[in-house]
Amino acid sequence: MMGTSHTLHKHEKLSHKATVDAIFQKKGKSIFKPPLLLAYYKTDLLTTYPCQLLVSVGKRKFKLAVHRNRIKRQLTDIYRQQKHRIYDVIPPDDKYAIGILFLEKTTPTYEELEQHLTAAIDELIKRIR
RNA sequence: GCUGCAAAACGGCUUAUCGCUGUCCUGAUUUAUCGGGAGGGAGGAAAGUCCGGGCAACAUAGAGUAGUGCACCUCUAGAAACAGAGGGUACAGCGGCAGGAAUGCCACUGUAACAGAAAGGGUAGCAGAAAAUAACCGCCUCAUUUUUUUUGAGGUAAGGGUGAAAAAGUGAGGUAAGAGCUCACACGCUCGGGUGGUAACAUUCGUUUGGUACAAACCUUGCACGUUGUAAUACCAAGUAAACUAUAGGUUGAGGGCUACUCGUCCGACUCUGGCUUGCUAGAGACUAUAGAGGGUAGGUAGCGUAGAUAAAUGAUAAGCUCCUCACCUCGGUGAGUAGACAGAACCCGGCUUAUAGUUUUGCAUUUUUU
Repeated sequence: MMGTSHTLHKHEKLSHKATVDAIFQKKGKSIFKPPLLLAYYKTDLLTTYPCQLLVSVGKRKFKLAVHRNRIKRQLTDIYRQQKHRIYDVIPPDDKYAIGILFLEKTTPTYEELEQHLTAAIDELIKRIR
């Protein structure tokens, strides 16, 4: 079962422009856990995976690409280690697009990110059920 | 040894676990997915995009014009350049020397878009009479007036005042008063020569002449230059119509080339094509009617690399080692923190500029200690 794998395949990343717009503009719902905003949207996706992920750190919050890249990498890594919890919950026929935004201006530690993202994922699981 | 300056080099490493992105090999099958293995995977600036080149497309296009860039000299490397090194000139600053002073000379540092203002026009705020064909005050002559005064006509750029700048300085002659009006000596400019230097230039002699400043304003001179950038561009797929397919209709002869001429033959009337105009050639599209097919979105491959994608990989965690920082005492250990700065490739290469904790080496300078 691929859900138990800790790998993060290329097809698990969200790259479809219209879907990205849909998450953040109209139909998407969001969970706000202070530095993080987790938005999700139930839709059809051209993938065999239950979810596709988008991570974003605003250019206005962090001016340097180095800092943005680091936060995005850390968030992606945390999601990778916890995604099986979401996959277990989602019904077989449903697909979800997930977007994670980082909204603070100060550089976080790995522990803080892990704590908040875990809480957000818990909330998401609760809502899906 | 400390500190400062300049130049150059470096800009953590190892292991484990879990991951990411290309490449190669390989095993399954549902043929586009899942596995296995090997090996590669950010910088000195990857940044700014300030220059140059490769590469690509635009018609490999002539002439003219517009436009753009560069502008002291020599050498070096280079494909080339706003590259590097050394030098010259001008200006500014600090210091030293000479001098009563003005100022001159010397050394160092910095700055310079460093050809032309004697081709032309233009501009020069405020102040001032006047800012480039100078007359406000002053000085002088003449007329008016009895005289002083006043008024008028003229001469005068020596003096005053204004200003960033007021028309070649000093002395003598000269004059009604003055003036390069004349002369001498300095200054500068033009032209020509001598000496030194590869040269810019320096110095010197003769000659001509007297010119406010401004050219990163117009302009002039010399030299060079096509334009657009990888979001270029090519191919495939797709295609909403001025596109495609099928059928029917429609095909002129102004003019021109070849030629001594005729015959002949070829091009050919409109529109479009790399800033503008124009000559020439080349390329593209003729036109009309009817019918058919085609629909709401998906891109892919090449370009493209012994890192390399297309929401864009190069990461996370743990342990250790050194580097560094802090504390303690012994002057070398112990303990703690632990990689600490600037910063992340998107076509490639060279130069420049900017950011940068810390370490090492070399040179110079100052200061201290010892011999």
